[in-house]
Amino acid sequence: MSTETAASRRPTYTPDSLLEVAVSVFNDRGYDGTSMEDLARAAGITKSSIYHHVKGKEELLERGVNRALDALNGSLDEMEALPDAGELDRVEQAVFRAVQILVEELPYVTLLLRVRGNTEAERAAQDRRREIDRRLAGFVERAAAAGALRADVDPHLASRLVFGMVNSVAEWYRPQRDLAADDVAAAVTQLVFDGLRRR
Amino acid sequence: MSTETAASRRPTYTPDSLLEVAVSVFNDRGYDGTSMEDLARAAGITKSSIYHHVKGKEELLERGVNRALDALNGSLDEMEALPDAGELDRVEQAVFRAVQILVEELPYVTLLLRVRGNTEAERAAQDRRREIDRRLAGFVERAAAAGALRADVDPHLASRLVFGMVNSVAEWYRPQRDLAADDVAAAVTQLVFDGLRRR
DNA sequence: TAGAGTAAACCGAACGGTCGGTCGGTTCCA
DNA sequence: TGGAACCGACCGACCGTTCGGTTTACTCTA
Repeated sequence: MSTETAASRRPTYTPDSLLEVAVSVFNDRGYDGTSMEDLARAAGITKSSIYHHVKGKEELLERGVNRALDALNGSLDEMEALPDAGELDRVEQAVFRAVQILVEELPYVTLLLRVRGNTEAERAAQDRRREIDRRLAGFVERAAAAGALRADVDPHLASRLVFGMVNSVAEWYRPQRDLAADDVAAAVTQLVFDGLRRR
Repeated sequence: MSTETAASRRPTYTPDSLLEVAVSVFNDRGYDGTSMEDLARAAGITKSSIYHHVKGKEELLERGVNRALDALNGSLDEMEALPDAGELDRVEQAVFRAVQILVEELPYVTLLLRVRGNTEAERAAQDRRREIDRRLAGFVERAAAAGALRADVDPHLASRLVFGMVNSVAEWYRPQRDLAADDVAAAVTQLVFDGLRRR
């Protein structure tokens, strides 16, 4: 809007377009396994040019994970605005939306899910992620308290397992090759609520 | 058995006991994020002493992931020896056993699940893992072909999701703090086959 | 419209530091 | 006394980052 000139013909980098390249390489080789030289090669510019756009390697990680965290938090806000009546509906919505966002923001969520706690930025991301997990677990617990879920599985454990399944989609999903996001989201939701067994 | 002397009083390292320390640090900081100095500090010996026990950093990774792969392959062999009649039983067994092994060999399986493809050893591990995933998917497909599973979810997708849930246990399970392995395995199996919904 | 001026985008070379790994020993115990 | 276990010093390579400078695209002015 401001930095890029009117003609969009020029293939120059903005912090955001560089981020896209960087996150892709991070997901390929792992953050620690990626050198600035790797990033430069993938972007088609030199190592030093990267520093014209961002402060350093860690800023790229921070921007990447925050994009995922913001998207996830946003959808949780919507979910909490839902009427208090349908506690089971809310969990179903949460599962479905979680898959949708994971697919929509696949590279960024993938990066987030793999963060270790080696630097301050990574620990901050882990903290924000834990808060999200806590809010999701809250939905499951409220549904359990309302008697909408089976009683023989601990809600906290169930929440971990369900969103573990959701997050595992990031390990294999490829936009072109695989089903549409909503089809995967539907399959996950069906499996989570009604199981694999034939009825 | 052979390398360690009779008196077990001496806290000297064998390749295996060193591996245990190394894998723990790998899981903490990530393989690429772990320096030999980190390993030395955690083991209480110097960097150079590590090379008395193993050839290098990559051998530690290789030994670690192979321990997990061998355990998983072993249980798959048992599973394939089961009678051809109970196709649904076989899948149920596979899920249950997968959780058991994941917990039994937690650090090694965790390491395996996080392997990227940066070196030859890592790519070899990924190949062996993919073969395991293929065998597991085969069980699910056979059960689906036998009409034991719901027909509205693709068996291949179902397999990915189910074992995605299984593997996600490695992200949070801590032996002391959490339920016994069999209890987690039972919860996963129940969720996978009968779902979260109250009946 | 030629040309001066400007700022973004980019580059090559080099920095101090850390990496995985090697080497020539010393210690310790059977 | 011999070998297993270990150590301190060191190596070349590579790491993330910095620096001084060049190129490029565009605007302003005479």
